[in-house]
Amino acid sequence: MRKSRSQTAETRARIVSVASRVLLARGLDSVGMRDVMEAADLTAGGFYRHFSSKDQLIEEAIQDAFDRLFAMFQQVTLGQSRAQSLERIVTLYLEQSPDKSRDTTPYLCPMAQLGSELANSSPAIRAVASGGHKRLVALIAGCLSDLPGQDITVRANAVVSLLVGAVTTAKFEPHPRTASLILSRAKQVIMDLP
Amino acid sequence: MRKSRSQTAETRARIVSVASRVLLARGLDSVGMRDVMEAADLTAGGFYRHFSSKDQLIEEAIQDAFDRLFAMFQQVTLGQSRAQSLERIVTLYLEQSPDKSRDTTPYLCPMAQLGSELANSSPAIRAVASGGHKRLVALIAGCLSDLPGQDITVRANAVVSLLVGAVTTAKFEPHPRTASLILSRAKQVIMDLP
DNA sequence: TGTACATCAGTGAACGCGCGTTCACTGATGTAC
DNA sequence: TGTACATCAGTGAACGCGCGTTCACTGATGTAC
Repeated sequence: MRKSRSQTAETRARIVSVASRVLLARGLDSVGMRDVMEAADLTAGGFYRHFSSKDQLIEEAIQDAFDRLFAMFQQVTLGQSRAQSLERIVTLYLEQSPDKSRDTTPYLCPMAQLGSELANSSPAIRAVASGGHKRLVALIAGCLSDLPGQDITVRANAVVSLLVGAVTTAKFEPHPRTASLILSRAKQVIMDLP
Repeated sequence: MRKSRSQTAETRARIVSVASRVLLARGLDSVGMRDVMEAADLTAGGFYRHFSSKDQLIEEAIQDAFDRLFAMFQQVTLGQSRAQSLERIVTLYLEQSPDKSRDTTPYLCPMAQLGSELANSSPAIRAVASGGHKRLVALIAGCLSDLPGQDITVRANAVVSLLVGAVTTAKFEPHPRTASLILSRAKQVIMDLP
């Protein structure tokens, strides 16, 4: 049953990629190793040939999700002005939505999807989340114009909080119309910021 | 062992109150029935004399947390102007912080503390969360001034998202200085909103 | 008001279940000569 | 280059554990006469 080096690497990457989608869409505690491995067309036992624990997988899955998120941002802002970039990033961020049945979800932000679960996780996981947060603040800051008396970092920080909070609250809202109002109002206020 | 009517009612209320603090501070999945009952000086089996399931307890615990949160807001805004009320509500909200060792936490917002876990919960739980969200938006809206061309509801919605997002992201941030910067920047932007 | 009985709040052991993880095993891949 | 052996990716059953929930039991409280 032994696989070649390249197949082994491909399998490992596939587990991380699948885990990233499933864990973000359904939550860290609700998803078991068997779920992840099955979704990657493997059986439970094989997991520990690649990772030392579930926590290590979560760590890499979250990093992977951030990387996919920022790749989307880069793709969508290529050759755009700062104002246009901000508008596209905000729109894309607010459109993230997990597909719980199939694993089709292209991108999800760990902060918005896992929010509260991150705070109760291991230091390594929190460090990855913190890194992603910092990266998003920096990306947003680069899109803001330099106004006198208006610190860019302060506004960038608030924009990220607003984005995370809007997606978080829209996610539990039972009424779809209300949920999408939360998102559109967040966008409206961000685009009107001084 | 049977208890009097009033003692029974007191026990039930104590379970909800204790559960509200423990569940919000440590997360819905991380806290077991034994944890809750032990914290209420009871043993596991007695739980089902008062509630039909863990989900029902969670539902009431979240409602209780919202009620405590709004009681704090009312207390702190008594006789204040709208602008002063907004400042106090925002400050109080951003200062919420779970005490994971003891159950001393006076108030915690379910949206910020449980965020992502709410989305994967039962419809009844999501309905309670949605009600709390609506209530907070209305409270904030009442503190905003009526500017031309600036819809109050839009701004109130964004303020709530900003508050929830700021507390959510500050919670997983490993570096305390960074965490408190996230909170103070959120406050700064809210108070400067048009 | 006093007595006899039914009720039921709370106990603590037990149940079944799914979890993360381990392990003996298989057989294709990698390595050494 | 061909052969013999060691390695190890992946399987699937099994492990121990803690979970939510159930249950027989106890004894004080509530009810009926």
